[in-house]
Amino acid sequence: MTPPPDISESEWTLMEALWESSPHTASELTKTLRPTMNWAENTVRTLLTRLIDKGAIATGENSSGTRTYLPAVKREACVRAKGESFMQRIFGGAAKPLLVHFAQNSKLTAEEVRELKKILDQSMDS
Amino acid sequence: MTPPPDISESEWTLMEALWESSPHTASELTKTLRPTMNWAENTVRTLLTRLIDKGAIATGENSSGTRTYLPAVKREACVRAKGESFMQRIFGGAAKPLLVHFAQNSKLTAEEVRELKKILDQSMDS
DNA sequence: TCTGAATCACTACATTTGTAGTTGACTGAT
DNA sequence: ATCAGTCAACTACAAATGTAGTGATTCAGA
Repeated sequence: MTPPPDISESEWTLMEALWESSPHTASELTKTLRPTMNWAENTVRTLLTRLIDKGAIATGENSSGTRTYLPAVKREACVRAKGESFMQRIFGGAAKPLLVHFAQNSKLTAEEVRELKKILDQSMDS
Repeated sequence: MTPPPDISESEWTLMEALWESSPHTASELTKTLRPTMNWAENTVRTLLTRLIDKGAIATGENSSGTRTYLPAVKREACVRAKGESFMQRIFGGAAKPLLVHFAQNSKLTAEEVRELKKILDQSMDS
């Protein structure tokens, strides 16, 4: 696959909105994000345009002929890319130190610990 | 504590070098990083200056009166900050999904799994 | 049919980041 | 004392990012 494009922080906010529900028009997205970001509609449009340029989203039209936007890349792939890059930069690419770090710096419930252990078992070489 | 300053990607490379061994002069750092980054000495100097502005490093002098640089913030604190911000942006601030993600996307050895489980146990509320 | 609101396409502009170059002062080796 | 190599201070400059504003077009109502 083509590696997912580089998505900036603000852009990511929009992507999350679209991953959660799409397609949507620019004004719909603006309204959706208003509570959290309070962006001008033009800001949203600019970000959308940039995301199109990067190939992260695609466009369509709704019944009234207004342009709509939807993700062109899967969230999971983008998260993997971001995670990969983060792990690379901060932990020299090694998963264990990363996992140790977050395990130590988080307060987890017994239940969560149980689940995580199970997943760890499955993530072994074998 | 003052939260550690925002350290960019290139800057982080320098910080790592200093965290690993310091103090050092600009030219020493340049030489150290040459194999990996191949930066001009001026590039290193610019980054060092910016890091000083950000309060991430401090300066001293070596015996020959040349300026030396050393970290002013602890690596652990910076890693925590980066991790915190990453977890926030990508995983909505929740540790479990993050841990699940990296556990699933990494091939760990049985030994590593064992260690991680132990750490998980200790990271519980209790 | 004229008008105001919505939509688009462009343009704008300050910051941050990556990556140096230029210039002047200083210093140790002839 | 002089000259070459360091070092430090400043300046440079493009790309990416955050955050909009402006102007043209269009469409739905009064």
